[in-house]
Amino acid sequence: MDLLSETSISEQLRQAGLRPTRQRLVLGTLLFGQGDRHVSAELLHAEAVAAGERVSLATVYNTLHQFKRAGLVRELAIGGSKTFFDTNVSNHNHFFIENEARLVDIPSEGIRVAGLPEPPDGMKITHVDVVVRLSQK
Amino acid sequence: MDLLSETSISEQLRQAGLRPTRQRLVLGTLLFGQGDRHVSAELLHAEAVAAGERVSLATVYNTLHQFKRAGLVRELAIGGSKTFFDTNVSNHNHFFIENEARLVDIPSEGIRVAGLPEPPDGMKITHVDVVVRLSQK
DNA sequence: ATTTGTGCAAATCGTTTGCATCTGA
DNA sequence: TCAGATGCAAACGATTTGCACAAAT
Repeated sequence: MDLLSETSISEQLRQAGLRPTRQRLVLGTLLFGQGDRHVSAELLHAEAVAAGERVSLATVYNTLHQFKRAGLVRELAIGGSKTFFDTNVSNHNHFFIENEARLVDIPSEGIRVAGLPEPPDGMKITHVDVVVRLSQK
Repeated sequence: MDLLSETSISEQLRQAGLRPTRQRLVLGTLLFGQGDRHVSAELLHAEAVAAGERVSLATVYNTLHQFKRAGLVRELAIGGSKTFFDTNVSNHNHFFIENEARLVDIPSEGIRVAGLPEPPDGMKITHVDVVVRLSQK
């Protein structure tokens, strides 16, 4: 576990009003210590356990939702049965690899959507998601 | 229940290799008798029961998946917890009304996606889904 | 008669929650 | 000290499945 990144994660948590507990630091380090990631709660829990840390799955779920509220991660409800959390909070879209239920970023410059219709009366657009579904050629 | 449409649905089922049973006809009529629809299994089951028909929820699920295999409906795993089935099988996209977990079609002419990147090695694009998420203004 | 479909209840899967216990400021 | 966090197990909602019974060709 990298002390330097734990220190900065500790800061981020503090600023988000979250106490930097041992398990939040562990999960934060796994999430933010290696560039952009797409993780399910299950996967993140498995990684923590594999790293020899004691964290319950319930805490992983709670923590991911707290991180989401704090704007540290984005939740992706893209299909498949599991929910993914994306450590890249900026505007971008995704490849979804169907037979692996895995996500890959598409850089934001890539895609442009033209011809969006007016939303129905009294509604506003909160987000436009583009998912490019892929399968083996 | 409309005899004429039941007859044609009966034909469609036969051609798809599905026996036109009572419950398939009921569900088919509810699905295809009123233009394009987005239904969850739960909703469709409720409609069948409300129409005085005896169908189990398990059969609704089974039937929707059979219809999907037959190309009569498309499955939409767009987020939220439930899966929707769309009776409009042609190419089009969706508004997703977040606080109602409801879907509305966007006509296919509406949206154009430009700048799609190359899929990774050995993969091909099966589908591009655009979901425009809406909330109350 | 044989194959296929159906209903029910139990099983599964991902996720959430209640609550007693622990921990960090 | 003591609000806030954690772990566990039970609760949950959506979906699937196993199997005895019923219906279609």
